[in-house]
Amino acid sequence: MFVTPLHEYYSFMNATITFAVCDDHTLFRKTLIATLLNFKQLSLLTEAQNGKELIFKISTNPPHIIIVDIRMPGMDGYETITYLKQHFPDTKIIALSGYDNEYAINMVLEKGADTFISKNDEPEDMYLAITDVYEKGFHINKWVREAKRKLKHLPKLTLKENEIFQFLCRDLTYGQIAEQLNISIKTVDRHRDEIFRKFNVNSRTSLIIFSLNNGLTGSAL
Amino acid sequence: MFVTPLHEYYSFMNATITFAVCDDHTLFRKTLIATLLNFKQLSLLTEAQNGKELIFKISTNPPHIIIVDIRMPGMDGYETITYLKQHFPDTKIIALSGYDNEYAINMVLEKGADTFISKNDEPEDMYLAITDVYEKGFHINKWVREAKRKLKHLPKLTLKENEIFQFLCRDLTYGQIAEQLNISIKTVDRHRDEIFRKFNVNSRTSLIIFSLNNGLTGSAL
DNA sequence: TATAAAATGGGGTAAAATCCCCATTTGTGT
DNA sequence: ACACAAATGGGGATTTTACCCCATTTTATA
Repeated sequence: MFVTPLHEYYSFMNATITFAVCDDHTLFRKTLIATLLNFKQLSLLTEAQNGKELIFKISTNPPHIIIVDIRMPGMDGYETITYLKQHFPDTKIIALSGYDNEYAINMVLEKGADTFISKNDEPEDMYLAITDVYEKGFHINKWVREAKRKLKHLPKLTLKENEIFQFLCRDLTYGQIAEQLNISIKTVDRHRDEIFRKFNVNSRTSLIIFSLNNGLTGSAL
Repeated sequence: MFVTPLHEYYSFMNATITFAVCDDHTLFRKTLIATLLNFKQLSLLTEAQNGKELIFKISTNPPHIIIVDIRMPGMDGYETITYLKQHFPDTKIIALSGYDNEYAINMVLEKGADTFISKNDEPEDMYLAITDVYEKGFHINKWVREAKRKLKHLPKLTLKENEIFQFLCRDLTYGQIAEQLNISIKTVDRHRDEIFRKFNVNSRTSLIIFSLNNGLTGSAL
């Protein structure tokens, strides 16, 4: 009688997991990679400074896992993850950020990240996320659990509100925003009112502070 | 005739350099430390998440070198460096930040940092800064050179302007700022006018964006 | 197709911000 | 005593923001 050898059932246990790291901070990226490579199971395929560079480098040979920072100049994490999920549905994505609040985490999960790791986590947490996502296809940690729990209480911006929110975080008057979007100032004002209500702020100043401190815009303004 | 052995002249070459790392992002801090410890000459004395924790930990036994991140919750890099220079004048300080612009770099150098390393630099750059600062007492790199070159062209805020600038970056009306400082709204407005001129902005919105993007406030607002 | 949610925008008001003008006082250094 | 920067603040104007009211049209979706 023929018995399938154990190592075929559990082949992933000894398999090499290939990964890529996308983060603009070289010092962080290189030290993270060096640490991860101490785990013999892991193999670095690519590193990149932003989304554009990453997509170009992995196009012909995507890795199993991609670690993507949210805040990057040029193409930020939100855009990058959206693109990756559409063009490389089999590649697992670990979103990484120093902004570990429910807003940012929910946003990346919505864009298609398979899990989230904070820059406040331990290196072992990152390793666990990698192996977990590779072996099981998902990884639930405190961040993901908390974000999902709070999801129903979180304000949800409509499409137009989100568009105007981005403009509100830049240096434009309502008149200029209205001009850009070819709508009335009154409409901009009406949406602004709703955005203020949802984020519980009462001045543009505090909206911008809130946005920048919570990583709601992946790139600098 | 007695000849002093070379190793006494160059004793620092084999000496152990003790260092501390102060950065709130655990993942970055630990991977950086792991990388630095690969340089056998270096020895970790302490790690901390913010200025307060650092000062407490090194009080009885300061290291040769302290690497301090600018942006930290609680006691930020600016405050920490100011304190360290006053209480541990012999300890060399390497300021570290993701904000590698002339404003932030000049600010930390003014507070007393002995050199500056960007999170966009290579790990080797950090190693070079450490050995340089230890052996020569200073370290000139492209950041420090550029910052000094641009120094004369940079706007310089007066004491009061700087105080009001901090308030402008928070969620307060001019009336509230005036109340806090026990001065007239008109005075606040007058200083604001000068601050706008110096930083070349024309709205509070762009002032806040400018400040947050350039790391001019070491802690979140 | 009924219904709800989203997007549009007009009217009006009060507060806040922006930008000038100007003068006086206070402090620092020569 | 003099010069000069820094800090103070009044007067006055326009623009922008903030916050209500209201109604219509468009879009999604059950």
